[in-house]
Amino acid sequence: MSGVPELLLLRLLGQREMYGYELVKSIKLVTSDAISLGEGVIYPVLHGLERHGSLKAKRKKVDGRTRVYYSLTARGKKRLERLHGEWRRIQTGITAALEVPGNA
Amino acid sequence: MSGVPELLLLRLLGQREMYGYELVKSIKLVTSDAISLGEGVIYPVLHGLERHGSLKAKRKKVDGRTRVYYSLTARGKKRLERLHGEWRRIQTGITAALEVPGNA
DNA sequence: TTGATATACCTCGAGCTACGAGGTATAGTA
DNA sequence: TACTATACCTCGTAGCTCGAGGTATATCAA
Repeated sequence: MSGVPELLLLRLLGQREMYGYELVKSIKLVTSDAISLGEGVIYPVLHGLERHGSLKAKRKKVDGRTRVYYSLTARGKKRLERLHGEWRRIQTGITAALEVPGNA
Repeated sequence: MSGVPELLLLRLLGQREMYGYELVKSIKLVTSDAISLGEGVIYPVLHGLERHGSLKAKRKKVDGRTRVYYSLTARGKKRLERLHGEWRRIQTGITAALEVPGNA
């Protein structure tokens, strides 16, 4: 049913490369605080996606701190499209169920 | 993040009382096959909601088979509203994240 | 200098959901 | 007789999610 964190990460990284800590803040921002995923969620998912070949990582040194920038691979793009479609399907289904006659 | 099965069950039972097996078929129907929850999901959730006081059960004998009809309690109505609101929040957040400029 | 806050990475373990597989029993139909 | 549909149920696993905790550097205030 889930896989929302993965979808959001792939989506954001489909726009531009970003690093983990940035993604954590970004998700809160774009969703207007509706969705808040901690580092304990983000990093493992990021690593999984990289292992799976959906992301590629690149280490950069900035101001003495190391950042790991991620970007989408071709495989990641495909995965994003698949998950996006799946989300639309589920979302449509639930909306339909929620909007049947019944009460308000 | 989830709780979708619970939401759907509460929603359907908010319209009229139904029994487990019927709910399984109903969910596939209302969501146009987008969401298909097996009995292994439905029954445990139903039992949990009853234990929690959100549903009340009533056994009926029909054609020699026993059906357990469930209906919403006041507590269940409140829970439905809460979950419904939560779903809207999440759904809005994800939609926003998915529709930022970026690519198509 | 010390301490707090922000940045930036990470892992572990527990909790919960969700699911398929399997089990029982009756009724109807081929 | 056997298969399908109805109707209930439970169990174990697998997966996701999450909070808590751990390391390290930079910055700013007390």
